[in-house]
Amino acid sequence: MRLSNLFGKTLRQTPAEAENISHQLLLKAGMINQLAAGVYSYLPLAFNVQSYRDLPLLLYQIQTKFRDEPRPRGGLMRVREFGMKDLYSFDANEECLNTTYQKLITAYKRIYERCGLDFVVVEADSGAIGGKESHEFMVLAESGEDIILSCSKCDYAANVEKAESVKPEGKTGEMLQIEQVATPGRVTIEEVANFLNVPEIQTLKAVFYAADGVMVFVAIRGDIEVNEVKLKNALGCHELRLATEDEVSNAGLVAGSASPLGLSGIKRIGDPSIALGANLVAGGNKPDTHLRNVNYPRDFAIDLMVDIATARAGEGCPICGAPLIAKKGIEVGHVFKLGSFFTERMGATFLDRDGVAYPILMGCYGIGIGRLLAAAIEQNHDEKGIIWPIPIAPYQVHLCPLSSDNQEVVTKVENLYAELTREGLEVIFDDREESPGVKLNDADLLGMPLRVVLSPRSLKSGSVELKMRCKKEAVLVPLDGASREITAMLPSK
RNA sequence: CGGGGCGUAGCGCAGUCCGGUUAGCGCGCAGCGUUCGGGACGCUGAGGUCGGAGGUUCAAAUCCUCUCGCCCCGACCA
Repeated sequence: MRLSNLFGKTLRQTPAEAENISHQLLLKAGMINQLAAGVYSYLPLAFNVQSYRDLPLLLYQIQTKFRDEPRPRGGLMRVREFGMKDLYSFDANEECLNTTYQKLITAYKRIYERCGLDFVVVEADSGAIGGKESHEFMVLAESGEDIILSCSKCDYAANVEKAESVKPEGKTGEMLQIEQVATPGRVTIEEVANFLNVPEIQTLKAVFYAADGVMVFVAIRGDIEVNEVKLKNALGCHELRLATEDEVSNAGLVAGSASPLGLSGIKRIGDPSIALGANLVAGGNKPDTHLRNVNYPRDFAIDLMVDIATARAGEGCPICGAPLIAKKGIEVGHVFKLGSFFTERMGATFLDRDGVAYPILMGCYGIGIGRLLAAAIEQNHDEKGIIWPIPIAPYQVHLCPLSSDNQEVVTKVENLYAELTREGLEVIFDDREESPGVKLNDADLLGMPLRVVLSPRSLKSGSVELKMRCKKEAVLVPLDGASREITAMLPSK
């Protein structure tokens, strides 16, 4: 550790508030900071930063978060209280923040690699706190609750909440005159498309939302689903939900046959897909009635055109156009460029070279520890049990004597246990009086990287048996010098 | 918060519909003996507010009302 990287700052004078020597020295050494009477933080506050010369600054914490998750599920996957390692970065300008952000993405990637995880870094929605850029670390697993779209050619990858795509174009051609058609009882896009014998891509979907209680009209091509995260961001609202039937009819609209034509007094949002194709089928704003040959912008106007489409597998990558692929992932880390979102509000500034105060630019970087553990097991197991990746295994070695009433086995395994421990290895020793089947099955279940079996059978040849949990075969090595072999099989942590 | 399922011995369950001996079974646990390289066997034994409260009844694990908890699906989710 370099002192220049250490966050604490020593004081030149002894603070007058301190009476006893430990208090004085702790304060003076910069190890504690008083928050209130009888309340101390173990390091000074981040917002004591005064000079650009103290930046960049990185602070991390590992602590329990209580979030009272509304939907706990899946064991450690989704819990109400969880351990989180997070880090906050403080930079003087955009360029430095970018550098810090990239460095931390690299560092986090290394963490997940060492955990033995198959993961991808994806572009993510930055959520309620905003922020310019955000990435998630996704462990690929069928049990994952997030959908990832990644390019089959280039390295574009994004959470479906954020993902963009190139949509297929509908039929184009000369714009025809609007025709009214009867569509008795047909309400959904699927029903209308089937009834009129047109593909869904040739239809226009109208959806109504309540955004912080205000009605919003959304127009999107019929084959595409609205991405509510994108819509929420576009509207800048806190609460977004589908409008209720009453809200729709009170606004003078006809659910199932709603149309952007002739709308007024309501905010209209359009997805660019409505311009990809000509002569669409849209609602007629009368029950059981639709319109053919509706064209944007010839026939209706909107107030805001913005991408609010849900991307799907098979659509084009926004970078290179190659088809996108969908996978499921478990979010085990999330990083954000917060910028000055918090620091402006809290007056956390620094003085630049010219003595002018600017808000510090922040980043935040979190890893869910329990979920990481669960994700590691989702990916590393077989029908017998866990297969711990070495760096996160609770113990490196599972020492397993068979025949615990055999005096020779007992003596030699105790010696081996002592020796391995002395070598600095982490050893779990199965000293229970259990049958071989029970012990071996438990060894597979617990899944420590290396299993060491000592038995009358192996002792006949003066050997112990070594088996990596991730491999099928075991090897016999001489008991003498076994600890060297064992150490050699385990890359140091 | 909505929809579904489940709470009976440490664990896994049967019994509940149709109320009626002392609430069973498997695993585990304790003791003794045999066994000992892939979840051994025999004998003996311990272990229960049937999630909780109220009600109906001569009688409630079982019927009714309320309530708590857990699991799954959906809403939600730095």
